[in-house]
Amino acid sequence: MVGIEDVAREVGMSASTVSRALRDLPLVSQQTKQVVRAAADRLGYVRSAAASGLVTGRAMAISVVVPAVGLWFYSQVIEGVDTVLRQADYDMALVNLGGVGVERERAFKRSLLRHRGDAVLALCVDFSHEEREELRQLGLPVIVVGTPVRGLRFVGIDEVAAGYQATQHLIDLGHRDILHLTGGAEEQQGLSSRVPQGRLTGYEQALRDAGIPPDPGRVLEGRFSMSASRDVVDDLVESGSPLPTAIFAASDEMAFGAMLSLNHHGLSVPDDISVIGIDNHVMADPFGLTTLAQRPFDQGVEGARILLDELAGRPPRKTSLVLPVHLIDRGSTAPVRA
Amino acid sequence: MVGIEDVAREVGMSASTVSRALRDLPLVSQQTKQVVRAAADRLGYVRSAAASGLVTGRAMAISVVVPAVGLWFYSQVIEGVDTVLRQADYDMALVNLGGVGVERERAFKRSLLRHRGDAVLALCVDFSHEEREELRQLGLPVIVVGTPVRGLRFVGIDEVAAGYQATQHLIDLGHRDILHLTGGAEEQQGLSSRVPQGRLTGYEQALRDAGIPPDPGRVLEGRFSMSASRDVVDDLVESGSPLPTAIFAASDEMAFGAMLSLNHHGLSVPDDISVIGIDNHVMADPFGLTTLAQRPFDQGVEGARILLDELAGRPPRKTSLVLPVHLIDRGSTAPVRA
DNA sequence: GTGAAAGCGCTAACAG
DNA sequence: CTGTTAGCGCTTTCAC
Repeated sequence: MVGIEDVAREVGMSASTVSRALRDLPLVSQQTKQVVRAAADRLGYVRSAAASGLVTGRAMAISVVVPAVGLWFYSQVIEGVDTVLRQADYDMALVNLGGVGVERERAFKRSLLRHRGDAVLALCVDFSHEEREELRQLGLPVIVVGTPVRGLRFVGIDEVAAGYQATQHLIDLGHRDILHLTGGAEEQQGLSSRVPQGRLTGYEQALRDAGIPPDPGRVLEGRFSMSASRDVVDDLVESGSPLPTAIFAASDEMAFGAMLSLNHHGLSVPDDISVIGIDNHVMADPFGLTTLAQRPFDQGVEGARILLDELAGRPPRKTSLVLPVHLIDRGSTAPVRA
Repeated sequence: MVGIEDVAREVGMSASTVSRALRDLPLVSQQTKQVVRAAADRLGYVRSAAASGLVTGRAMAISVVVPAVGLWFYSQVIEGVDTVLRQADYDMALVNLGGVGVERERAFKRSLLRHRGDAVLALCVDFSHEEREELRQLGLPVIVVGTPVRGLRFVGIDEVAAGYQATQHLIDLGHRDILHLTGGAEEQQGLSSRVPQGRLTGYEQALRDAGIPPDPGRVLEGRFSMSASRDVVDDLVESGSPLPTAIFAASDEMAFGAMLSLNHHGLSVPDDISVIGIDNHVMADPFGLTTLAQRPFDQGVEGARILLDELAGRPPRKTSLVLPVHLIDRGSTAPVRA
């Protein structure tokens, strides 16, 4: 292992100077910096994160806590976070929560409390009271991306407004019998249930504002999953009961499931039934799905920026950041048939 | 911050004893261990990764290098890796490569060379000669998951055999005009091109073995993307030229794109055209796609185990690990029509 | 079984 | 502008 002393010896200077030169601090002559950097490169010197972290008290990394990396939304946020971190030369410690229970607890303590990161960016995680308290004690800046969490700042969209707008789009097209595919059972995975709840609330409000009494029977659980959604729509269609003229899915993946089911049963989208989702998933385009687009990548970018700003000593942002959504019409919705 | 000294003071013992007790080393009485642990919990003590890492020389973390987290395959591998790491109480440093060029270089140096992890698990990354050399110098155990890389151990499937088997399945059903959707242009992203190449090779061999001369015109680039695949199949269908009776897509996502295109043009799968993919993507089930299933989760598990074994001082595995694939028939392939 | 002392590789405060 | 001196929080000899 080549340490800072080796570099210092190579250039005939002290370790402090090398340290300063390598970090591009002022108070060091340009020439020295060049010489030092050249020597460091030549010797293949790399600063030990442990050693510098120990003395500075900064890990130069951010802990990103995810319920599961496999979901599209999360991976997008991570990409956004990564972009910002890379620019700032920060690393990323990924903490996969993996459900509730003992495992979750261990995962939580693992990286977070071990000071693997100087700040925490949590994705749609609903921290328990205890966890929140531990975080507070650690004094790490925390931000939640994707869902409001009581007592913590967040970056995300206005879920209620999104649900409202999507539903309103269908109402504007003349639909009055609108099925809603919701999430549900999120708490069981330690996820926040406020996302599906918000979208559902928006859906109901839009209906009421249009003079349409919400029908609980028109709300089905798609569990944020494509297969589950396909299954519930399958059941509905096969039951022979009257079908809605439109479906508002709380996520694109659920909308895909619905579309597959409808197609499979020979029903045309949007001629027979209109479908709208929320997200603008990569596959929304090939599916031709009309959706209320949000940008998880940007949410990750903003969340990371807020954290880094705070770490850089700039005045911390106290409020949450609500990002806009916009409708992308890809033709899966149409005026209701006469 | 509560340090080891605080715990020591609390129990009236030395820091050394506390350190030993907390790590469950022998040479410490059971009673002491219990007392120490209780005190540590009470005070909310957590070991500083930086400090212990500095002295032991181990980061107690693994660096996972991915080209991009957003792809289904990668996220699955990461989940698998995470499971193993969690059990071993290791953390994960995620290194997103993000294309080629300067950015990639920086990302590479960032965590890897900074000793953020004690070993490196790389996903489908084709390291440059230089990078490989730097890794070697660092002396970190390295393993590649998902693709063979010259000079490094890997965990994955036999790509050629998989391509062969998928194609053979179609041949067995009587198909002779089989289109192949391949990847391509991976090098540009710093990805390995050996995955699509291997599958293509297997495809061609199967054809030849069946006495069917491979037709280069029957190989289209789907770029491992659903939309790109939909587009090329759209073009093919709309060109009016004779259609194949079957499609073998080198990934499920490409197969989805093909299915959407065919459906969109009123062609039935499998009545008009059979489709088979490789992966067993989460959406293969709702799509009803027949596929050659691989288990990226298991690949992650195995890769992580190999690394941890080596770190634990067990004899390192020198050879690559080739995992099996198996056919899952969901009805998207059928005998060719007379 | 347990404690005292030394030091991991680096940075920060203070001299010069 | 550069060097010297301490020490970050922990683990690890080496004593006892």
